[in-house]
Amino acid sequence: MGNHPFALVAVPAPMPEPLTYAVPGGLRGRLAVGMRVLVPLGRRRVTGVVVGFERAARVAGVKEIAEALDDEVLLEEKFLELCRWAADYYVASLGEVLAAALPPLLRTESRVVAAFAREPEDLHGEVDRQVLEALRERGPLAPATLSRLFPRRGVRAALERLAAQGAVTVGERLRGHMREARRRRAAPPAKTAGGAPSRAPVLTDEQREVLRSLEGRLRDGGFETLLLHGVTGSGKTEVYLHAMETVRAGGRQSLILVPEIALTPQLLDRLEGRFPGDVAVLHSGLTPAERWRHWWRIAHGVVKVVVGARSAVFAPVRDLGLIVVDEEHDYSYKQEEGVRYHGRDLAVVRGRIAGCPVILGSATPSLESYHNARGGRYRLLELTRRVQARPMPGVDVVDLKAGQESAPAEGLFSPPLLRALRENQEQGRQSLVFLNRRGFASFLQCWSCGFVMRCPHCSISLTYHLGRNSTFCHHCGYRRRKVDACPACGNLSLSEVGFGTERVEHALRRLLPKARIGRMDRDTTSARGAQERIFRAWERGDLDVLVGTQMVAKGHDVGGVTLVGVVLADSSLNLPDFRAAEKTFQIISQVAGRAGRARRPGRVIVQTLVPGHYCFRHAQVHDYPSFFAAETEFRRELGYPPFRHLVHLRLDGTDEDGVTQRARALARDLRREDNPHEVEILGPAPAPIAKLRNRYRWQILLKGRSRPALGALARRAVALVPKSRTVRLHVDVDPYNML
DNA sequence: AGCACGCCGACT
DNA sequence: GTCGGCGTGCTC
Repeated sequence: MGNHPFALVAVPAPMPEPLTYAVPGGLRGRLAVGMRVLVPLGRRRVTGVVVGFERAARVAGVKEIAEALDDEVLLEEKFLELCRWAADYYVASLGEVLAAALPPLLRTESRVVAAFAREPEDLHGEVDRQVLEALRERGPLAPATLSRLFPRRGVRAALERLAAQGAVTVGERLRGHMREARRRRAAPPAKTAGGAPSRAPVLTDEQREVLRSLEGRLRDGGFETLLLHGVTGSGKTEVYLHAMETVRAGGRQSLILVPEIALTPQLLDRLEGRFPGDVAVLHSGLTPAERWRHWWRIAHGVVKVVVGARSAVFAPVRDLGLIVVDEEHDYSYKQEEGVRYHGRDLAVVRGRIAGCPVILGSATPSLESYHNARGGRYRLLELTRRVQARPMPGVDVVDLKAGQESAPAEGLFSPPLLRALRENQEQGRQSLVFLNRRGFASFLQCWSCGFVMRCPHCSISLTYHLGRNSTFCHHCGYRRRKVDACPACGNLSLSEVGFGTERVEHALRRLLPKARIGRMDRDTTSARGAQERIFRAWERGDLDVLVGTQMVAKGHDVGGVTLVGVVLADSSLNLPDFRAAEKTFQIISQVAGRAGRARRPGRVIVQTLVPGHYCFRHAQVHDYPSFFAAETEFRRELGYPPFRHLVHLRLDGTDEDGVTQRARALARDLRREDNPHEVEILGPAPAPIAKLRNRYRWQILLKGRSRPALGALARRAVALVPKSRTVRLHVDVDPYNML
């Protein structure tokens, strides 16, 4: 195949199809699908990936491949198959998927810069002199940079004059710091610390049973999706580790995906302990060089275990024997920018392509996965009891409605929760207090005129943060210092409405003056290493109470925790989202799962205004199947997933009228399309967040039973919206966040 | 995405 | 009157 005169190359640009390049004579027979090449694109050169060959070019004016960047196949055919599948399913181009899958490998390798060449014969004026001086002193610079350096001085004309007499050159220049040749020869890193593997704990009967039923599949391979439904504390991780050991014994590699937030030192320690020197970690914090090192080790089979968040589903594992998706229900598996893929769903596809089993694990499976298990597409494995016969925590639901209880202390803590927090502290045990919102007050409102402080860039109210004496937009980051007078009427009557974790922390300091209280949310963990610091303090028992958002609900196992308080479960239940009940059930179950993981039994107190809601009834008795049944009923009636599928189309742009008109025209045009499979076209309507970062947003929702029909209609939408930067269309297949 | 080209408001 | 802002279109 490598002998054809033309190659199809996927390039890092949102082009619908790969581009055709001529294969120079010297490369004939040395090039194969899955190798990287350096190719000219416009006035630049970029890294592309060979994805096919052709006997004849179908377009005129093809250019030649400049250089081969690999001498063996980097991306095997099965990898490209996964990417093609993703491109098709998520309505994107192969180049876009590759850009999302391999950030450091597929990139722009040159840019246009101006550079000093030689002394000029004469200088036309002061600007010419300054530009030349800058280029001589600071080295080659992009024309745009020079314009910023000397605003309104006529840099463009100066460069033209200087170039005409040969004093400067304007042209492409390779990125200096990351020459491909160097990167290709990057030495394989030394193995990480080896040592004897740590011993596995004794398995429970249930764990043994699950592993026994998996054994044949793990040993002999073959695609199958297994849904491991195990209550919190039932030892799912231990099942993964054993399964991975079996796979390693067979000489193959395992890939384990975890939610971003769960990439904690705790899990990594455990993996490294069991597979010393054999673990590669892929996460967003790696530098390009580090990432490349890990890639190299993975692609060459040096490591047997790969762990990472969402994008690790694209790790270049060659000989896949097992894929594990831990906490498969977690929303952080959904990529919300660029190609909006779902890591768990791609993991299943990857397993099918690789011919290996895929284990999806969760205490609260997504409705989609459990539905698939019920329908026989996945095999259901269950762990119904906690390890060491620990009891499940008792869950009390407290009705916050007026008259049900005496007034909550500080407006936040009902008497039962406050009593429990005090008792727990007196007994020297740890309490976790969970609330889904950060900040001190949800918004500031004028008591005289009703004015609400809002973000000037988004259609969102500003959240008040006491510690920073400012109000913030939680969507774009806009900050405004706290003002005392109402900006509208001037009265000193701004009041703090609603509450978040910061207020909870303050209230607790007053209510439990002797307790050592910590807080873990995006505000307290933004500094590097801060999250680990808080977590370690918590783990050591240096904190009596930890207040936090979702962050505290996942992945941390601390034995001393015996009480979990959910301050207001309604904050997730009332989101404008058909998954609100599912999300609430999940978060309550997960956060409850933090309690009583050691000897002491745990207790959970959930505060809500709607205690009768079915998600509390079932969460209270840890009954996932009943929750599933109730939620399924609701989804079926309203025609939501898993019974029908969704594609979310969002248009956004700076010109409100332009976006509105484009959205209306698109909906109208889509309704004129052939629609034999009865895809419903809902909208257009302004998005729930109608403006974000100064861009106005409208949306159309496609709903239907036939995925191919939905995909086809979404592709029509892409074709119908003119390529423009003023109004952009984003396609989200299987959306999670439709705000 | 990055770059070039081309048409309108703020300054030499 | 230019300069450069940014909207538009193209890249094998």
